[in-house]
Amino acid sequence: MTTNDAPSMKTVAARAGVSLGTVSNVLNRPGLVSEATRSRVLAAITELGFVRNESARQLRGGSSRTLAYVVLDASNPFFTDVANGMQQGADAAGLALFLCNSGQSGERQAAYLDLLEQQRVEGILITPVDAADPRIDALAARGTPVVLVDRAAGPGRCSVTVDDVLGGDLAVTHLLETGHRKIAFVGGPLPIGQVVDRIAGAERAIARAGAGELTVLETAALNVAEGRRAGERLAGLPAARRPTAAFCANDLLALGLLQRMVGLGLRVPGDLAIVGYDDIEFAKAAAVPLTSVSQPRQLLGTTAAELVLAESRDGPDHQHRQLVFDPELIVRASTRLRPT
Amino acid sequence: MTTNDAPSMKTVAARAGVSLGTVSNVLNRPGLVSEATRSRVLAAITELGFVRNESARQLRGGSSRTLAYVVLDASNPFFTDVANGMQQGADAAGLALFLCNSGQSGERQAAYLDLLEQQRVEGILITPVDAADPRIDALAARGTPVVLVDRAAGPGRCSVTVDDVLGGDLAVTHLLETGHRKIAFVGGPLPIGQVVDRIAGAERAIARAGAGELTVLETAALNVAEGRRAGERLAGLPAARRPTAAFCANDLLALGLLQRMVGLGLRVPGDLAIVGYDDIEFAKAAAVPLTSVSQPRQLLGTTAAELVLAESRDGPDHQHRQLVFDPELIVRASTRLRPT
DNA sequence: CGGCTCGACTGAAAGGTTTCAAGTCAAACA
DNA sequence: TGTTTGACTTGAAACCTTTCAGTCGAGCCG
Repeated sequence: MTTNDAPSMKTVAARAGVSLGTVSNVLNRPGLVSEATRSRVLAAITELGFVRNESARQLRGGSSRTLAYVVLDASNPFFTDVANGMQQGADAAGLALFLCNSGQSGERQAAYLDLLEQQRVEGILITPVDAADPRIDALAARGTPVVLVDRAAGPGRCSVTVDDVLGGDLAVTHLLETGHRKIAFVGGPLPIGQVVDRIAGAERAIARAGAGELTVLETAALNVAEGRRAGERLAGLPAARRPTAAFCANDLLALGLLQRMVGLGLRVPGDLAIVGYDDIEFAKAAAVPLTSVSQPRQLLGTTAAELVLAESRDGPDHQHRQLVFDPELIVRASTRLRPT
Repeated sequence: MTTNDAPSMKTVAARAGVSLGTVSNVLNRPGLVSEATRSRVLAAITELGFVRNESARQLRGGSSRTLAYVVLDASNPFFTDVANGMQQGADAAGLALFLCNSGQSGERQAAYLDLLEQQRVEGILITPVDAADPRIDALAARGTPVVLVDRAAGPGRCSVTVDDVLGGDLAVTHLLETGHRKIAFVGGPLPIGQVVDRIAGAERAIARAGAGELTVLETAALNVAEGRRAGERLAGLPAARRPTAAFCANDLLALGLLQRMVGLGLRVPGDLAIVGYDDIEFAKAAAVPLTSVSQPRQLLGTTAAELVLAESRDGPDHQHRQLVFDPELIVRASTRLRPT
């Protein structure tokens, strides 16, 4: 059905009766070529179905006009929103963005990093499986611009993050202001940096208010099922000892908790007020719309793209920056005293 | 801080005191090289921080060991699950998978397709903005393997889809069996092929049962907000004329509908039973867990990957296949007569 | 009319890898 | 001792594009 060996510029040149250099000029500096020749070459190109060989081009020319985001979990709405922000940044700079899903696998992440470096991508954005991975430093030391996303970097690397301590503070301050004193924190496992910071923020709020009491309910993961289990644990407590509010480390936990509370006949927020984290699309679509701490996801992405482009532009004497954004509390029915 | 001009195999060869060919052999056919030489070369490689130039390699060698999925909307959980399936298929074949998010933009899709073809990717998987796009045919005619995902292809192209007529049939048959007669279909806009097919399936079920009645409630989009609006329209009807069940074209609509019903004080499934479509993660996490038509998303992905690899292997005399999978009904509380 | 400028085009080098025919050399063999 | 074998290694071609110093001819000025 089709010729399978792709025609090259040589073929095109022969067909149009010009030299190789002229074909290149038609493609790259059309102004230098006379009208007649140009149209003859263009005709040859379409007739032959010629497609530029990007490898050869890059080999000669140097850079690839391509960015890549190695993302921890492409199924997580948080990261897809971040990626959308990057897409905008890349578009604005005329670069293409490839998404590479490590899916929490260190092995896959390593394979992607190797490939991307070999392809000489213009820059790599990454939410790493392990922020301390020495491969990332090695990569950067060899000259590929790298920006950490949603993970803090040391002084030798650019990063964009959101202030999780502040997020925890906002959530708990809001609960204290709406009259709650016995507050549960639902989240885990504890080694996760984000979780630790959000707890620290919660405690800071309590200390500042000089009132309130925080119980930590550790979970094994940050998903809906664990939220449901936490709901059972809370509902099982005698009403007198039960917290009147829960601050969940992410919205998935909060949704699971909410579902189980409703299922067990408790009222939200009447019997338990709930605050989530991330403000995912489904937080506002829940049966009781969820109060949640929102992170500037798009902004995170566009900023990361800008940083990596700057690093690519500046070369080795780039000033690394660690940017921290502020989260924002979105109040909805799950913490309103009188839900409509 | 770092040397910025990447060392090449030539540099490595000089450093190790061997010829270029030997360095290549160390990299590609280590068995041919003596132990002593090999370790000397490997040492030079690490000392210099040498990284293979994939462009040069590909220029000489031909193919790129890379697959790409041009996805319609990376924020949609349905597609990310499909992409996960592809990832598995690609891993199994030792290929890397790049995700390219067109985000419903024909322009961006075109840009990605051009770039991927120029990069000589091994194959392209695509859920296109417009299935009839002539660019896709042109691309394929020039020799890049292409598989359509979740969009049916004609005989000249491979595709993987799910039987939406069957899905509609399953949903409505279930509603009929649980005693419902007045059923609303919520979905739109009507031009969308998937929506049309699901309605057709619903009508087929009614025709076969010889009972029941379907009202189509057209929506402007397939999102949560439209689901809420549909809820208002349904709740506004006098109880006698109001359908007792709703079949929604996707889960987002169903969740919006559910949320509004609960908000307006109606019981689900008591006053209105609800069936969604896609069985996204959040369908089972809803306050009333949602009955939904589940599609084999992972399988769709792995199969698509296999097809594109087969096409790449077979070359021009590849037999194109259009695979259709069956959906499955997942029954949960939103249609159970006595919810727990 | 000689010398110039200018526009249009050419030819060859360069870029980093893979591949393969050809070369080297020591050990084994006759 | 001369030959063969086999294990290693080498050198150069090929892949396709971009770039740049030139070439060529036409038109212009003096």
